[in-house]
Amino acid sequence: MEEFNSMNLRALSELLKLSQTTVSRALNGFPEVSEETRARVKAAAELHGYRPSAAARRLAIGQSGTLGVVFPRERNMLGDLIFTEFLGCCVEQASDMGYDITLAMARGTQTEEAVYRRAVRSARVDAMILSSPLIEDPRLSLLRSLNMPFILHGRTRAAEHYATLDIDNRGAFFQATRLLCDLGHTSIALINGDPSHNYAVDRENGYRAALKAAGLTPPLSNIAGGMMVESHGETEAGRMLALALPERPTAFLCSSIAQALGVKRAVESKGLKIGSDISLIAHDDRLADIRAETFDPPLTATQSSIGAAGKRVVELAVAMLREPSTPLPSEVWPVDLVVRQSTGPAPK
Amino acid sequence: MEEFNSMNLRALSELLKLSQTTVSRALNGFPEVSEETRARVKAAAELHGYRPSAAARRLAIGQSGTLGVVFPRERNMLGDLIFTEFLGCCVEQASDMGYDITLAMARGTQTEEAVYRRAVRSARVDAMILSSPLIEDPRLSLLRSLNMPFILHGRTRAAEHYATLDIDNRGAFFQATRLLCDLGHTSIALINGDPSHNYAVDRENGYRAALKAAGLTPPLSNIAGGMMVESHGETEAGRMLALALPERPTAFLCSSIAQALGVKRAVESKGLKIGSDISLIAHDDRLADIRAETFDPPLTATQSSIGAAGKRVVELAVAMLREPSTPLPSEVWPVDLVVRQSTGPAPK
DNA sequence: TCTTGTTTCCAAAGCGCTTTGGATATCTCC
DNA sequence: GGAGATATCCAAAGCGCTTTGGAAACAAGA
Repeated sequence: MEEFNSMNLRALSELLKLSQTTVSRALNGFPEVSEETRARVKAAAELHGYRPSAAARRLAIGQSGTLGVVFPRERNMLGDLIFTEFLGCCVEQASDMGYDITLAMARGTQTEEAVYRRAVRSARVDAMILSSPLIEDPRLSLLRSLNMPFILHGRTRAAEHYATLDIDNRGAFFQATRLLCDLGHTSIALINGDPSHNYAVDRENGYRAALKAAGLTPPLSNIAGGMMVESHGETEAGRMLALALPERPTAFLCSSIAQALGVKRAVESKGLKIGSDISLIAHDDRLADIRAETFDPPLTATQSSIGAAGKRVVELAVAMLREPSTPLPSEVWPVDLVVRQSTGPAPK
Repeated sequence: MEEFNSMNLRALSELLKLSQTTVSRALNGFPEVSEETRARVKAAAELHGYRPSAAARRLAIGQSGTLGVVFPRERNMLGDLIFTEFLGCCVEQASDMGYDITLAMARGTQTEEAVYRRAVRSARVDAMILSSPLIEDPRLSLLRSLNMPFILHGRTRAAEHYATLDIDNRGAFFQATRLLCDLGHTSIALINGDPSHNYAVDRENGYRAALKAAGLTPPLSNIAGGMMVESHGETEAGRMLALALPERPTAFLCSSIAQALGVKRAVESKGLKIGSDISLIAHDDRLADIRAETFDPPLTATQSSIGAAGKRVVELAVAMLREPSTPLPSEVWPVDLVVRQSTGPAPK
């Protein structure tokens, strides 16, 4: 019951009649110790339930063994859901790699800065994970100036080099828009996410580029940026469907399945049918509870697992810490366009 | 740039020509140091940006200064949203109190147990925060047997004594049901949360008790347990509204506003009106994005801020750690029933 | 036998903080 | 002026781990 308290390195080494050095090295896989001794040490450690004290290890090694994840400042409905999935997978991967995840709250820039400073100064975290950056996110230069390693899930306009993992939002929405153009749609609406975030800008750029390539120019009324929620999709789609014919969209491109649900509602309330009258594509973050496959009709989607990204971000962060000399990682994942039944040729 | 590394207690004390002891005591508010010295020390600490090393402090003091929050095993849509609010407020409060929050992943009992053991053995967290317990939650006795202090947001059937903060779910739903009875409703439906969780059981008990007090017995068809999502509310309400008259409900009681949204949809799709034809009450967790006040019509609700609960849980956890000898805290918050326009007398 | 190298292990010095057990100076009261 | 109380400060011993700089034992080549 109490043994885990008293069973420290010294006690274990005395028990084994070895020095603390040897025991430590045996457990941490150093080559200077014979395999025989190592096995003996490991067996004893297991037997007595020895677990090194995290605090002592941290003090000695100068690293905290924890990653900080910045809790997003604005939180809204299903946008939250995506973050939760991301966070959950970060925690899972971190746990597998022997790291802890602590949350840094971000409310307002001043307090946010104070949080970072505190974390850095007292060495509470070894690296930070940021997600969903703004177009020009001040947090990057702040962390840089504080000498805090960080990795960004997403990208910004910043010229400086930083560690990042992002999906190819532009390419995804380019592909999706091109598909709709190829199907003969000439009025394609974009229901986007928050336009102050970079991913939304990238998506819009991809959308515009594909339209331009097809010789089309989207009317302003066909682009709506806002929250990743059903109601936003519903009101915006409702508004657009009330437009006169040349501008009235025959296809919708959504930044999330939640928005697509709203679009579907608006479409059906007009007596129209998704897949024939109206084509619909959404970005699919592969959340367990909102699936493109079980959408009615099954939803054509650009898909990329946000959970996989969370895991990878942790992997990269840990790799950065272990090999500080290697260049900062920078990955951009391609996004699959999966065609299902929610898209079809433009109605005549 | 680098100063935060070198500015440790010793450097600061040399700078001030004081001993480390005095500096430490001055900063930590011990009475043995004169106010004059304390002011001087604090000023210097501020000036040089001194922040004590968390690792060193943890090692010396034997506490990690972090609380673990157990990430719930099952995660679904808006249930998640509630947890996120809870978590966010935990982080906020913990930050204010100088504590960190780390997340413990909970997937399956075995791995969960391993997570706890690891956390306990290596003293990574000082206490755990559990939320949304099952009716008989095995985690309690597990943490107890590991000697890990914990506090539960919610309650279970367990006889043992443990630290807990809960809202009066039973009382809330008793009140709400009684109001509906007083308004003359005789068929009142309950759209509940996940029945394996204790809060759902408490709510159902309150509902049943109020019905019984009014001389009513709910037909089985009028009770539905499930997820805290709109679609669940919609399908269950739709099913119930299709029943024959004596059983067909004239009032609905929901466990979340999200469910109420679904009920509203089902009600309106039958051409009925909330507030006159059908009365509706929901539990309101006071989330920023889903508000009872802006519901259409404004929603009569049993309300209790889940965020406030998160903050308080952290306060209690810290208090437990600071005063281990005081009896375990156990708070049950009353829940307000706020009457708005979604309830009215039963139609004749 | 002496050197050199290899393997295996160890003593001891930190890491930066808290805390114990005094030491020194200052006040108070007879 | 001395005894006792009080206020103020300090030296040093940990906390439990990692890591440096050898040492001891043994084998092999000169």
